[in-house]
Amino acid sequence: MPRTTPADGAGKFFLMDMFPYPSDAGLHVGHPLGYIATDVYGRFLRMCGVRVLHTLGYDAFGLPAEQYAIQTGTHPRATTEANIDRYRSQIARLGLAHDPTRSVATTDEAFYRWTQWIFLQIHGAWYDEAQRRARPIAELVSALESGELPTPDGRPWSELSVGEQAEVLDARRLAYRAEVPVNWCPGLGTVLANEEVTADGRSERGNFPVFRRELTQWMMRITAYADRLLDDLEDLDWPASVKAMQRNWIGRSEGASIRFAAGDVEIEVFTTRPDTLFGATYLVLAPEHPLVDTLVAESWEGDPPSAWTTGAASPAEAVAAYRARASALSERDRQAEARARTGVWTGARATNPVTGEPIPIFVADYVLAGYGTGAIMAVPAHDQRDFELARVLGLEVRPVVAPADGRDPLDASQWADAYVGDGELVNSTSEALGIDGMGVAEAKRAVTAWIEDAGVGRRTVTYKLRDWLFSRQRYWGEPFPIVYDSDGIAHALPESMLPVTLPDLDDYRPVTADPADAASGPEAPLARATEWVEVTLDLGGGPQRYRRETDTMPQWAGSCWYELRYLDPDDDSHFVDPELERFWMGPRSPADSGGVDLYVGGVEHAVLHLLYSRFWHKVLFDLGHLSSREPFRRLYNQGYIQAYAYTDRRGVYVPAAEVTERDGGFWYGDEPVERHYGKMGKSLKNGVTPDEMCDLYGADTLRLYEMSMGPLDVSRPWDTRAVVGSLRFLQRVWRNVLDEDSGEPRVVDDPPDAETERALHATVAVVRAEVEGLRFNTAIAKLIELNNHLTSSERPLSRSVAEALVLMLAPFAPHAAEEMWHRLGHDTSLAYEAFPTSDPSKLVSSAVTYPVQVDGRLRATISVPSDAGEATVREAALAAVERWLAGRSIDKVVVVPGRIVSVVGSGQAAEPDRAGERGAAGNERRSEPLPPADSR
RNA sequence: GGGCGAGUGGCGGAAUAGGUAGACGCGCAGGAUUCAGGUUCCUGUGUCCGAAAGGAUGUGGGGGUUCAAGUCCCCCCUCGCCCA
Repeated sequence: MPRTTPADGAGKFFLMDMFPYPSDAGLHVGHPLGYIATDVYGRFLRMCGVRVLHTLGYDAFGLPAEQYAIQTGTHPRATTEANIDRYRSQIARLGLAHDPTRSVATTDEAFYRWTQWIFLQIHGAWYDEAQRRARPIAELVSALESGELPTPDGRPWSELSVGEQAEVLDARRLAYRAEVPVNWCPGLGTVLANEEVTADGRSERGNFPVFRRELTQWMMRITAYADRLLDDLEDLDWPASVKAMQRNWIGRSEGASIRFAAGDVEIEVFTTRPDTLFGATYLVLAPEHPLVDTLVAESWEGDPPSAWTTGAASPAEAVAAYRARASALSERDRQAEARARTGVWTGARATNPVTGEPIPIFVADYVLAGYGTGAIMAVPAHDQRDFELARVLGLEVRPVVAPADGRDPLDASQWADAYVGDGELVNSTSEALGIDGMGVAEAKRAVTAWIEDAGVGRRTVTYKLRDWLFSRQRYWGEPFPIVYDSDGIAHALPESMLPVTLPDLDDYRPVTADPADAASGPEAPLARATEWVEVTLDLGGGPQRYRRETDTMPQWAGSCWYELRYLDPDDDSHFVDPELERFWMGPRSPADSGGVDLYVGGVEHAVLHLLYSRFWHKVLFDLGHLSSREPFRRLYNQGYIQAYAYTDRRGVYVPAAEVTERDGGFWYGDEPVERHYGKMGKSLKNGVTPDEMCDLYGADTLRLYEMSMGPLDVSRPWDTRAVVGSLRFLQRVWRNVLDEDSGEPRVVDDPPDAETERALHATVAVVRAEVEGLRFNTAIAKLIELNNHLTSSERPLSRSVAEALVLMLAPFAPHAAEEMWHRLGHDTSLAYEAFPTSDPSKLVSSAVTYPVQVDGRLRATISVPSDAGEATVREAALAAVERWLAGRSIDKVVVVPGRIVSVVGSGQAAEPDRAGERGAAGNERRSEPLPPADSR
């Protein structure tokens, strides 16, 4: 996974920021951090001769726009457009070189027409598992017609009714409707994707309660791509943490489903540890498992321990009581690790398929009905939760993997916990199978092969990833290009009927209910636009009445493909011209995924946006519309600028700009206030806008300050007081290059002295390397050092040095640099001037400085000719530290060429003095002669 | 609980194939210029002892490896993010 450098791209580079959602609050200084960084980088690349495409658009659909519009009583389009205008003017002041002709908004009809078109592509496609790719639905129809693929019930395709055919196709489409359990949020009046619901069952936005409901909704079959989304992460130059989050989110786990016979029924369990099948000493069903009623025995068999029966008279009674208790607990509570395990015997037994032994079947609440098959084989020796329950109930704990940590490998009676690590299989031989001696991985394969041969189970792969809920009961979103006929069959509109524009409504509010009303149901605002909803269309069979889909797409839709539209924003006939896509995003080698060269944005989009857009991109790739397999070749997460906020005695925020620091505390007027740290914004009264910074210091100062305050990927606090440092730097450069009063150049045509020339070339080398690595803070520090050197130099400034400095400054401070460039006598912009290059031969110095350590402590520094041999360096070093070695022999001298000399003396004399004799020893030393001055 | 990441002056941060810790900036102190002011200039500024020279000490805490550790190894503490 090579890092993309300008050279790889054959001189072209597609540079992108994550586009903003234009909120009514406008930008604060934290927002443009990433934009400034990409702008600096883009300007640098241009000066290196690279063709740069740098763009910024607006993610303008979605809930907040709608809610803001509702609050202010204006149409979302009006507020959205006003907000976009405000953003544009704020961004323009910063001198960002985004191409204005490519600034799209997801709410533009010309844009969402193609969002709808892509939806039709996805709707018109199915996933061919055999070929591992999406194919047009027409190819599925052909395969069904020809009998190449069987219909679900085996009848010939032609015998199916139109409705039945639609049903079969819909079951395979990548965009499909399904009755699914959804997260209904009455407080917001919409359903939410799983990802938009917090762990404690509330909406991420607004923090309202969320309820599970069964509803018919549009879904995206992203699970079909789970493996490719996982595997292709390998090829991406992304932060490891983001890749890890995506892997985690996809949550692939390989295992096996195994059927255990229990009387007349079979219980199917899912396990990720088939290797431990010999150690399965009981089964556990979720309390809600449908087979529980069937399995519950008439009466207790034998004389079971009271822990198994909970003292109930019959299994039915015990299970009923247990279920009642379990239903009162949330899923979260049931899985909590700290809880004491509970469980109750059903009175029934199943047969372990590999050992043939009867094992008891329990009901326990730590097994969830919704995960896997709702039943597990319990291996108490090697699963902590199973272990805990086994201890509570006095069940057998049979080790089958010999622990590598020293505990008794065959007797678990003294074990304190389950052993989940790797080891050699033991206790795992029966007439059917023997796997003793294998490792865990090998045993997994052996057992899986055996259960498949024996017909009692199969290898399975499960994912945490679920299909993507794509419907929202909202107004401000892309309408679906879908209509329903009188039979309720969904029809995709032909491309010629796009875009399906949003109708104007008098009342576009979602119908919200009491946030706590679980019995309420969603009602889409578009359903009120009856004239828009009820349409007569000719979809091929003559004009007919249809009803439009009234849900809209989620906010993620536009951001799933906007990078492509940047390439070809005005094209009426393609969502993107294939040639343009190939030019800017196409793979540059067979192993290259293709995609945007650098995508910069916040880590909060690590999973959702980046997973959804990868999914769409892959569908479009499969269908032959794209040459790149991935949308974003390289991803970089910038940090956040946060700010201090202050509360008074009542806990109310006071304007941070008016707080002063004195006497070790913070004061608002005469009132002491408490300091907090958090996001910048209105609610904490700590917002600082780029506009006010531009007014006070100018755009270049703001850019320079934001780039110099720390590494780009780290969050840091804003400090308005410190901004002045960047202004001072710019002023010093100006005064070095130009006369302060006349504005005329102060440069001479003489070449610089050797020291200045060396400083310049050293600076160029570092600045180039640091800018290429997006380490702008250290690049700027180097420029300041060079400028400070020039300031303190006695000699007049050489033109060549002045111009190089101005050119290196240009990406950071384009306005000031351009002005200086012109005043230095150039008629054309420096935007396309070559960035200075460093000549290594100019870096060599005639002398080199060595620090000299004695017993690990720095005692002197020496300066020797750079061509001095090691012996010379050694002699000079020893002479310089003679006083530290007086009366001692030398054990060892380490000379690291060009870096350091380290001397090790022998004997106790190495420790000059201890605390008690400090005075005397110190006095003695004072009388010693000092080392010669030139050795330091 | 698991995974990942991070702890360096009053503050933001430099420096890791191990090699002079604190580059650069803010703040602070002293001085210059100015009627005055600072969005000006110069000098100093980790801490402790010292008038200075110089010395001791110092990168969250404790051990270890090494001529040499912010950097590598072990244990611990704190914070952040993700997942349970």
